[in-house]
Amino acid sequence: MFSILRKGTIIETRPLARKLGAFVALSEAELLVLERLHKRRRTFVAGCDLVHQGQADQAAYILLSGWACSYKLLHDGQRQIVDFQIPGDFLGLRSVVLHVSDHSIEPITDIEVTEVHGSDLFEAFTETPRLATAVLWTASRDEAMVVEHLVGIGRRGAAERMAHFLLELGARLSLVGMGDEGGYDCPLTQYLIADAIGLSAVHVNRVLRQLREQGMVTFREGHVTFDNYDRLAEFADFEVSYLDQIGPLLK
Amino acid sequence: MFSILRKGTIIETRPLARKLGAFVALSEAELLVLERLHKRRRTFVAGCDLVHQGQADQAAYILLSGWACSYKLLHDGQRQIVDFQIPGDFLGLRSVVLHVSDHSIEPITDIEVTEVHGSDLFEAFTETPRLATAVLWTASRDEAMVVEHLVGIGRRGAAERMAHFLLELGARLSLVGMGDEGGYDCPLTQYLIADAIGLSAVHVNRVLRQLREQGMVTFREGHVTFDNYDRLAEFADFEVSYLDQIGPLLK
DNA sequence: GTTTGGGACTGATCCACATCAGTCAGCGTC
DNA sequence: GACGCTGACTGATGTGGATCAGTCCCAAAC
Repeated sequence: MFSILRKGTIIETRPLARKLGAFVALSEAELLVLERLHKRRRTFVAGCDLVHQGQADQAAYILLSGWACSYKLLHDGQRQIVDFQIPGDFLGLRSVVLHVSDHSIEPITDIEVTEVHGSDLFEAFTETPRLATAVLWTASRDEAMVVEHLVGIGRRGAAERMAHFLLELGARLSLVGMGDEGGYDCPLTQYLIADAIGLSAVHVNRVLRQLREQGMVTFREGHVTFDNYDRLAEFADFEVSYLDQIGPLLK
Repeated sequence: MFSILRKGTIIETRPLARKLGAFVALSEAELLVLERLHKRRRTFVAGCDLVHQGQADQAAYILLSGWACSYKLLHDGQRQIVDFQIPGDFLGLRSVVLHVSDHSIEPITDIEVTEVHGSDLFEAFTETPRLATAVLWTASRDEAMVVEHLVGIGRRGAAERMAHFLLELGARLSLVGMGDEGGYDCPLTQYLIADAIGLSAVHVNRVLRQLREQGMVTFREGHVTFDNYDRLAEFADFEVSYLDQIGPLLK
């Protein structure tokens, strides 16, 4: 269950613990509390929603494998994808804290999760307040991503937005060892990307072609290849600082 | 310092305590810890930034009076206002948790705040974990607003977006007693609104005229008047549930 | 072995909103 | 009383991206 890393530090192998550990150096006792949260392992199949908009007192989940997305539906049937989730991310944390879900969550691939009940989470905070700080950190990081997303949709053109989107996803995947500056595997369809960055699927296609023809990125057959990472990052005005928190910042 | 409300419940008079109290019923001891956070009272003049994008280890503030906004600048000089803050809101909470500010904060009017140091906040969490839960709740509520904002910019037309924006602001102000279904005072210029909802100032003007001519809202001389609240809410597809958490939900 | 369906991709057309280039009223200032 | 500034407001023109209406390819279904 645990693996020993350098200098005797005990680091839990689960992706969430790894992520939280980047912010607070969690003690063995705290890791045990965290471990106890991983109660029930469940799997969901692609396309079948875990959480529905408006649902009350839903459990949260920690994503172990696969991709998911959180989205909101408008009354006219349009949808806006708020964010994609990759392994190590919380699903529906906000739903638990606010006691009602303001969004839906759909698995994009088949996924594995562990279920976390709200009550267990709040109890864990009482036992180990530093865990609360760590979870607040995750929530803040998620918020920072949503804010960046907002800026993109509000102020960037379609191509810059796409470039930024692909870069951010790459940076997040790199943090969990699922990608690097060369590229990454990506199960998203052009329709999903369209719903995420506020374009039509048709235009997503055109923009992807444009970026490809300019030799910056290629997205083809489920794989993103950075043909010229630096030029792309320059083009997109991409700033990683809000993502790559490295090393425990709170002793 | 404290005021006694019905049934002997002690409710702190400060707006933050009132907001947090809506989520967790805070004990007297917890309120005292919260009170100790209000260390230094400061004032800032309109237009002079409190926090700059990129600044490290900034303090957070709790807004006591006046209006502020948090925004991000793009390299090409455009800006996107992420949110407006009204009394009772945190300023720069995310900056403290993430140890670096990903956005700037500007007072729109002269403002009064109290400064909160990150270390004090984290200490307070250790002393009273329920306070941590409460702060996580505030952060989640802010995130929900940003998400709603994202959906608006991504998927709603200019008029719906404007209508939704004015309604949300109204709902938030109502919660702190600064507005009702009839309207509210609002110190925002059309330029500020434009930067917030991702339009040009010119178009903001046109959309406001349109909404006025349709008898839904009037925004004139620093005052928003809801001429027909229900029709406006219907038009904007406005859903308050993510804002109006009423009564302590966590015992 | 034909059908069905989903995803990538394209050209033509349309329109919502941006941009440009102003006017006008109010207000502080020297 | 002229000057400058800021915010509200407007008409003309331009454009980025949506929408419509398809094609092509491939894999699964029957």
